[in-house]
Amino acid sequence: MSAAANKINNSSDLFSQRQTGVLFAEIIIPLALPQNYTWLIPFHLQSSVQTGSRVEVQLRNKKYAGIIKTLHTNKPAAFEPKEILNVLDTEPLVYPRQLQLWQWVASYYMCSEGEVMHAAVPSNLKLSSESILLWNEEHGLDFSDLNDEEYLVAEALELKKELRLSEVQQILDASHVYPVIKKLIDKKVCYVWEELKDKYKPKTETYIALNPIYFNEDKLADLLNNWSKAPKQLELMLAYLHIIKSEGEVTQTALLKKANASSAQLKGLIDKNILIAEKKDASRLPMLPRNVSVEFVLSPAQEEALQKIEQTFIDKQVCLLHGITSSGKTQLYVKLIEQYIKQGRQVLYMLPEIALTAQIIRRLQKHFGGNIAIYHSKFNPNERVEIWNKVKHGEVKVVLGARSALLLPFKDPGLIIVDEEHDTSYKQHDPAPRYNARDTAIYYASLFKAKVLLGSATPSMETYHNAQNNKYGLVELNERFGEGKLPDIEIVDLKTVVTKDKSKPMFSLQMKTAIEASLHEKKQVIIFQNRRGYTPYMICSVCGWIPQCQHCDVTLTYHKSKNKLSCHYCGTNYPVLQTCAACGSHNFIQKNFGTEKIEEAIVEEFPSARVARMDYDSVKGKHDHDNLIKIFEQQRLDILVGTQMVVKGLDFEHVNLVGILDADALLSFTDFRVNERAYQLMEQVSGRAGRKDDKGKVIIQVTNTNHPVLKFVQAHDYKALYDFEIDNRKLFFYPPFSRLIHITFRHRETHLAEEAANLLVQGLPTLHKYITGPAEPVVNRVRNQYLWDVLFKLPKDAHLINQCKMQLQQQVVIIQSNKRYRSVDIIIDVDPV
DNA sequence: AGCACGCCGACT
DNA sequence: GTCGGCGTGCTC
Repeated sequence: MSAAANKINNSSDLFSQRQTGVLFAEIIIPLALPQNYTWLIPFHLQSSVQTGSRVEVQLRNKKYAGIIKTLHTNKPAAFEPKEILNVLDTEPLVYPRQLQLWQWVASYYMCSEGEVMHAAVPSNLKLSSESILLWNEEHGLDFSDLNDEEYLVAEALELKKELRLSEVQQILDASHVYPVIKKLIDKKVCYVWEELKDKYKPKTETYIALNPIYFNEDKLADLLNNWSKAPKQLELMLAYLHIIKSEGEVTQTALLKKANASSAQLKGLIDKNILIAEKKDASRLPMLPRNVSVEFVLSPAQEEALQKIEQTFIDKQVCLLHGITSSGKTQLYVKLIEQYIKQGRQVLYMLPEIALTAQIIRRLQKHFGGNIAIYHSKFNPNERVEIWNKVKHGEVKVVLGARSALLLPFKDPGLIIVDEEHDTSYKQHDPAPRYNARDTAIYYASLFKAKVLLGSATPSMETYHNAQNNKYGLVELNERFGEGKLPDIEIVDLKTVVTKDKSKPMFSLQMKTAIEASLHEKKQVIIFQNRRGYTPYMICSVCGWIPQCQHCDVTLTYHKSKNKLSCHYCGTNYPVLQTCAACGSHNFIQKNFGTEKIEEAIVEEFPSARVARMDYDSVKGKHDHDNLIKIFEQQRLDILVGTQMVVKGLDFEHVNLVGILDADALLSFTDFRVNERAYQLMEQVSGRAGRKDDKGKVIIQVTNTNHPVLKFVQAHDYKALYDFEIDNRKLFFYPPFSRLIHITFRHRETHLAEEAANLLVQGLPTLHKYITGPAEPVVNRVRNQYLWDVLFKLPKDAHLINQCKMQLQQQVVIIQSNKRYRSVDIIIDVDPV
């Protein structure tokens, strides 16, 4: 939509109203307000307002930069709108499509549009006001009625005429600033002024240019040949000429560095008017040439997949690319992105985690140079504003980013790639908007008639379901790129392994032999165990009592390094128990094993191997994870023991063995989500084994050897898993697939939060109530004892619940409660769009 | 988000 | 008696 059309939606009507001076705006304020509020546009600002522009408004006694959602002429009946104070933008900050997206996200994920705005707009563009105290000249110099503290502030005010809040805090040592200010206002010593501040500061850089009179070559040669002055200045001149030739422009920093000179020496030349210094706005984003070069050749399998995707996009909006690990999905993406750039459209490439963007960007910059930018929430605010503007103006063609990149003001996106679409990090949990970026991307794309490519080696069930039912296209890529083959998967029956104390064995003979073989070949090994800590649970040998968390009813895990019992659900630590709380005996047995214990056992069993552990406990620091991966990549480690964390990050070249020590912990017959997750984990971990010349091997140790999911993993057969799950769900009258949204009720009293949640559930149509078994322990208690007895028998109540009911035509899937946070979450199952 | 209001326990 | 904690409600 053009700016002009955007400005006046209903032109003749609005135009005449502008003449008579009655124009209103519905404005989005970046707060969690119950709805958008309406302000009056005063006559003198009417020619400059546009939907999507920021305006300065006052709410209560603070000023905010809000965004105009709509302009209209309907005077609100219930209240007298205030006037907007100012228009902050000459061109809109977002396009109407973004406003449409915000509205959808707000209604779909039950939050305010302001909260969506808050998540979308870089903080530097949101500006909120700072209070400034102004000296009241009429008060005079009589301070006799003031106490000591008030006197101090009043004196400073009289002197400086105005004070910032932060300055007052310095005068009064922070703790009780507000009461003093309030008194001063009451006594009419000062009054308060709110000032909106624009926090975005363009970065300036000094550029050096040659005085135009030396553009003539003779004159320049003359100047240089007859150089009798300082040799350093000559060096500077030569450096200048060198840089201008190779780069086209010269910054002061680059010049000084090249000539190894000081700014004083440069100033000499500037004073002589040979060189000219000039300050210009500079971009914080590194400038790269903006050409596109995609020269590699796809394998026949990739080529076929690419063509299938293109065909799918002819009549379908969304396509799932189900490609096994190392099948070269990224290369396909690159080819597709190239096509869309050539059409002049933008592309968004989403990854589930910020850490992954840094690894992929290098590969993409090779092909797309300055057309591509990274964006995620950890960027500093000024950089975010710059990318925001470049995306808005279409200067940036490709954005690589985490979920927040979806909220950028794209002008004309043609393609959104959601890589690793099954990854649950796409779902934002806290704070609002609790959106799933994958699902939101599908809606967003529909606004632009853009295409969505979902890529994964282990798709989520709901995406696969949509592909099976022809809602999405499905393209499969079953070949590893190059010479690589999928690893063989061997399943070892743990029942055949005998141990002295009848506890679960850690390593079977097969596992030990394979590890030795890998070490011998100088290859690397990954050992996977989905349990951190030392001992997953302690049990009293006399009465069978198991220590549990006071808050969560969850079994406590023993951590040897901390020498603490720890709850993995809420994180509380407890001292190690010596005495059984039930029978008073002192004999505890340690059951099972976690990563900590495995690491210890490996050091003992393979003393020559270099071992490290990667789990939540060992990689606490910001860069620990990256460092560990780097060390492992460089083969400075032989064996890596880890939890599911080892699936993240890029490929390891030299791993040829993956061991899954206790697959039983992953498998279930009744809980669908668990099986889906188990398949994903095992498939992804397996994918780490083997590369080009080396097929690689996976050993899965398990007691429950006839669990169907194991067979599917062994055959790398995702379709079989899907069919199995579909049948399973029919058996339990569970809806085939769900997309989840999250509502949290919090209250000091847990039961009140639960009641609120229950009332909401009750408001939903009976046919759509489905409650299933999630993994969280407390849920089982809630589900079994509370839910069925109480939930559906509560007395009806409340217009609030009805309001929610109107908003939701959705289905309840899980109710979980958590004592520690005294909250109840309802996760609601919806089928969007 | 802020900020005012009101309720309840702790204390000069 | 009041000070200050927190829960609740309201903002165009």
